[in-house]
Amino acid sequence: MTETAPRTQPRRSDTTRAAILRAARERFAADGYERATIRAIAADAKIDPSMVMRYYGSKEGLFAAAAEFDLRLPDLTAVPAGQLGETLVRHFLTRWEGDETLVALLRAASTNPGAAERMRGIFADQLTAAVATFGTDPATTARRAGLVASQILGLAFTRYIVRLPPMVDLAPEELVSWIAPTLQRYLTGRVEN
Amino acid sequence: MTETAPRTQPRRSDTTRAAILRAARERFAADGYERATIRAIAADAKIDPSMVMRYYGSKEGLFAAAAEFDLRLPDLTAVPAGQLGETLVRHFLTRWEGDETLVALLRAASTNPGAAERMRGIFADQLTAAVATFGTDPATTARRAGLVASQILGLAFTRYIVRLPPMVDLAPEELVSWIAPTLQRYLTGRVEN
DNA sequence: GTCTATAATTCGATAGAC
DNA sequence: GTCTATCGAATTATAGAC
Repeated sequence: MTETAPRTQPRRSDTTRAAILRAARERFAADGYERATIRAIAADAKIDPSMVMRYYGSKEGLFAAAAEFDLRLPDLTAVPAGQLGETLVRHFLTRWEGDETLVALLRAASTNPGAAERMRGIFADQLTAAVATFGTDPATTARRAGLVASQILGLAFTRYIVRLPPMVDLAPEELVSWIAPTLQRYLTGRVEN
Repeated sequence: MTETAPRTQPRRSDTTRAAILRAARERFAADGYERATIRAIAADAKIDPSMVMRYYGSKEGLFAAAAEFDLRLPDLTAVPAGQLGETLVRHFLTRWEGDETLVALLRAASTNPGAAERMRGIFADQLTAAVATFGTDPATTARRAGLVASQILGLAFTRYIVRLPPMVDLAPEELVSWIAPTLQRYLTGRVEN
């Protein structure tokens, strides 16, 4: 009975796996890596804790699967040179207002070395690659991407983790108009020194 | 034998308490709140774990004592208006390059509600108060302070927690020249919208 | 595939001798 | 003030029945 034909009905286990990942992302985002327990995640997903181990091997394995993240950066070569900063801030705000995976990653990166490593990879690879697409001096690409990451992650940290009142209260478009010029300068400004 | 005269010799307990706080700051900074155990802190301080409980009551109490933090912001009224951003970045960099308390607070704030509350207090009180000293519209003071905090904490997060290579490699004065204009605009730029 | 039962640690906190 | 001994709770992870 080894069925090789494509399957039309999803396996039960597929929906179970999806429910686990959903609950895991929620818990990791809300509580961080240590406080988010497999038991609590399983309870949220209405399944037995041992199923989590069966499907994902360990807590680390579960986190690795739940924290898969693609920034989905737009093609910056199609953006007018003067609107790069604005485009990026708006993209990030909409990207993570509706997806708590980045918040989960952000919280976990503070205490979990694996999560920090993944965060480094995401920004070093995806963001640096996007910055490299338009004509800046290759020697400064990594530095510019790092500076952009510092403001973008600082925005996320103060708005979603620490929840500084002024940063929580600002409307998305107000944040865009304040922060876009910062990114614009990091991306296209002249190198100092 | 209730001695009320001022004491010239410090109590033994004073040096013990200081050793505990030192070790606690190190562990909280390196591991975050959950992973830093009372047992490990006591071992670092070369004392018995029960002494930590005796002196600080609980792990929360120990953290509260270890994470006492003063930004020691300079008097901004004595700074030329055009050098506010530069002064602030340089101050923060030197302030926390030699004191791991802020890193401890930063890591703990991600998962510990009490630490997040303390971080809110520090930036809402100390930084907002400093921003209020020079003549900006009081209606925008909190917002400007929040934006400054977002870039300052983003710098700390990427440099000391996530350790993004480009942010780690930049020399302090290079960071100053890149980030100072950002803070300068948040502090003195016109309100958009 | 799903669950029960439990092993093996580890932690914060307490009681009490000295 | 300092230490030993330990409690009680919580965790990840495993073994195995159904």
